[in-house]
Amino acid sequence: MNRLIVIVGPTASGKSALALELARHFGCEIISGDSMCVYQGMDIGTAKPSQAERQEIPHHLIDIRKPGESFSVVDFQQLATSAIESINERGKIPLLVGGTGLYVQALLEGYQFNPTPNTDPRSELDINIPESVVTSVLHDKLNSVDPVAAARIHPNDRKRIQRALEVVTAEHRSISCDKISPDPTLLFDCIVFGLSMERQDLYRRIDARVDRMLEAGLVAEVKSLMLQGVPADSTAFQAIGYKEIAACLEGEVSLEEAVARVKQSSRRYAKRQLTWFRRMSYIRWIGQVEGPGAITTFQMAASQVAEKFAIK
RNA sequence: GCCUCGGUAGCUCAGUCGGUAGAGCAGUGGACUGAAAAUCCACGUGUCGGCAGUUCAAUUCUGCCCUGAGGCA
Repeated sequence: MNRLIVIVGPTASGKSALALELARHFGCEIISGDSMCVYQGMDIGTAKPSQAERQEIPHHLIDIRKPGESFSVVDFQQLATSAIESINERGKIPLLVGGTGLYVQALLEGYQFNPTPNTDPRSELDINIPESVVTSVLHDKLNSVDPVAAARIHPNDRKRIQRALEVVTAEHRSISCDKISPDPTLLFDCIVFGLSMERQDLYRRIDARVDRMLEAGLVAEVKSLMLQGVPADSTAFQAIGYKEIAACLEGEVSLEEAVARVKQSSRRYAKRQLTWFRRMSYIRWIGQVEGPGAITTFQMAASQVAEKFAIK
């Protein structure tokens, strides 16, 4: 089985810094498990590792898409899997660092995705249906063709309803759902760390980091994406820090308001990430301990890695 | 010093013609199988500024006090 070290945690919890230290120490190559770091030209707002850091330690799955392009879990699964294999072949240990729960879990637990259907469920509906009831009509429709999925998906969750309908209409089978195994089998010989800290401290770090992003030129970065003609509805502009600043540049809100929204979105995102990671029972949670002589997160992680893989 | 308007949930406020109160935002918890930094769900007890009076009953009416904003001197 291929070896793998994994670091997860909420945004601004210090994943990248820990990853770099571990990579230096154990000679790892880093694989990004982050849905937004794949996009070129989005450096500041996604807090990508610097050029110098990427020069020093090889990083994978960063800057592999143009901002207007699409990217998905399945792309990630394939690319990350092959990166893990090739790094192991070279005798090094890959280090996956990421905050995108779906990506990490799908990779580690080997989610089986259905083939991509190409239908738009909405196109099969009567065009005269008012927008306000489309979601419930779609849910009713799903209920008639796949009651199990319909029962599991909330009637308001349009995105998931559409996805389930796509799968069922294209394949005549229910969207896969063999999940929630309390103790899933992992596809790698891996050790998974989760970074934790007091919520207050985390929120303070988030706010401070957003301020630093502004100083580093986030507004100019967003402006440049807009000038490149990246569509407002593209995945790139779903990113926190980008959609809010874009709204400011469009004159919809003040910069002050936009910055406040970026901070708030980041805090909520961090909370959702924590909810996701909490259910991954195989995560070993580590956090900074205060006080003199306290061991650092790096020391904690490094000793566990050394033990796990019998290396130094 | 006098006058006016305020003081109710972390914040902004609503409300109770007297029967101990509720919205938005914030926050918290949860879900998650091809956009996931997305999408969706659930959760509201707080000396109703303080003390006293009237009353069966006061956050609501009355008086005094504290406090904020504005106005007049």
